[in-house]
Amino acid sequence: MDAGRGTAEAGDGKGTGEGDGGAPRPRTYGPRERMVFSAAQLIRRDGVNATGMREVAVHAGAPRGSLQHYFPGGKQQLVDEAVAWSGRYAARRIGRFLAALPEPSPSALFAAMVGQWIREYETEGFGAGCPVAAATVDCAQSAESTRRSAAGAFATWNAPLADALTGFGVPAAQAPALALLMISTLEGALLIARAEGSTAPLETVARELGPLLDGCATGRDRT
Amino acid sequence: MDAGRGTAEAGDGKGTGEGDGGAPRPRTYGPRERMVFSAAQLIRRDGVNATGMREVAVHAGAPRGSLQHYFPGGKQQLVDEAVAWSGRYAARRIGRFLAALPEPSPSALFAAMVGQWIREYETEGFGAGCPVAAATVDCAQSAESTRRSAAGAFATWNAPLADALTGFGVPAAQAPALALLMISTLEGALLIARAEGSTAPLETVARELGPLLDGCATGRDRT
DNA sequence: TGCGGTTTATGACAGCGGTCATAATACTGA
DNA sequence: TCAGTATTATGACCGCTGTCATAAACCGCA
Repeated sequence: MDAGRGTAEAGDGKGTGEGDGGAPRPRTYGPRERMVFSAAQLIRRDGVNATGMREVAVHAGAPRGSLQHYFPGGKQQLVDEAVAWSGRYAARRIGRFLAALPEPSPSALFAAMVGQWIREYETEGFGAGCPVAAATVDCAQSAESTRRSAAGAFATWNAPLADALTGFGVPAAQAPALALLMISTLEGALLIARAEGSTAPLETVARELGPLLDGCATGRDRT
Repeated sequence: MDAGRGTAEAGDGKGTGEGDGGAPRPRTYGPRERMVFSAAQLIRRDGVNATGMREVAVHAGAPRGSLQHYFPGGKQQLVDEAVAWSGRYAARRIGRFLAALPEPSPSALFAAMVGQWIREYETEGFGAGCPVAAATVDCAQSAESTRRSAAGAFATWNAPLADALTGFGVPAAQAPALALLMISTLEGALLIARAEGSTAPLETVARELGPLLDGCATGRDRT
């Protein structure tokens, strides 16, 4: 899922430790948005409970006083919004993957999704995982609203994926299930890759699951 | 994966004394073991950072003073051992599933693994997930030893699964990869199921991935 | 210029976290 | 019985957390 990073649209961001004043901070985003963005970044690195509000403000280059102003619901609101934002981000990225596929197929799309993570891990290390997964692990039991937010994020992520699969010839009735399978497998492989500090699990699941996915696309309906 | 249930005295049965009709006399575990066990339970429920040492002692019915005595390495040591224990537990359970399969096949084994979670969620609610996943999310970045412990747990879990797959006719070269795919998918579906508060994701991945796994067992190729 | 709102600044607080220091107790073995 | 170790019992400490209360600064607008 990723919380987005650098690139053209996110601008500022990473490097929590080095909050140095080196890079000019494009003010294209307001403090509120930056705090949500930073929260997602920190959550996916350290988990929800290890991410402090003050830390979020610092990371976002936002004044601490803005926290209670923009998020009167406290930390829970901030976390919920960060999770929802991450879901939207992942969904948007599906569209971008789709547009960039040389030849459309379920396995190619899955490879693109996994490949994005492989590239991130190779270039930036295994410091961060999926923020929605982190929020689920940390809050599913303790914060009902966050749990719901995570469920919404997964659904938001699933929808465009399922649409893409139907476009590949997967029966409409099966597409959402297959999309869920892809997301599940990616999330799990992400976890294991982070634990092992290796991209091998990601590469493995892409290699193993990809052909099986394609089998569903050409199975009976596609012509 | 699961960390067993009930309070500290439950143990995990380990086959003896539970089904053999003898007196069920719960074998009593020492405070140390109970604390590791309780730590796993609490971690999988609230995550690592939200689980306090004092809380672990209380849950285990163990004296607080024993914490620093048995775990001079502090919380990190306790967490590491809880994670390692969980890995061993999951591995042991593969053997039990295998022995109980009516007709051996990859899909049946996967269904058993998933089914265990479905049953737990149906009877005890969605309060808890996989402790190894929780530890990975919370500690992969901050605690190197815990990250390694989680990697070890996944490996410990993978080994008997891969062995079982080769027993089902999966080529030995592919078995570990397929085992990884199964674990990844299960972990991811677990996450989503918890977020949604529904067992549907678990049922879905079992239904979708199962047949694909069997396709690999029939001596079919993988290129 | 003054006013009303949005936004930011600061400080305090109450609580809990892990960890340490120290002492008391229980138990084993001679 | 006693010595010595293993275990348990407390209490304190310091740092950090989320949250609140309050006031200052800012800014568009008359």
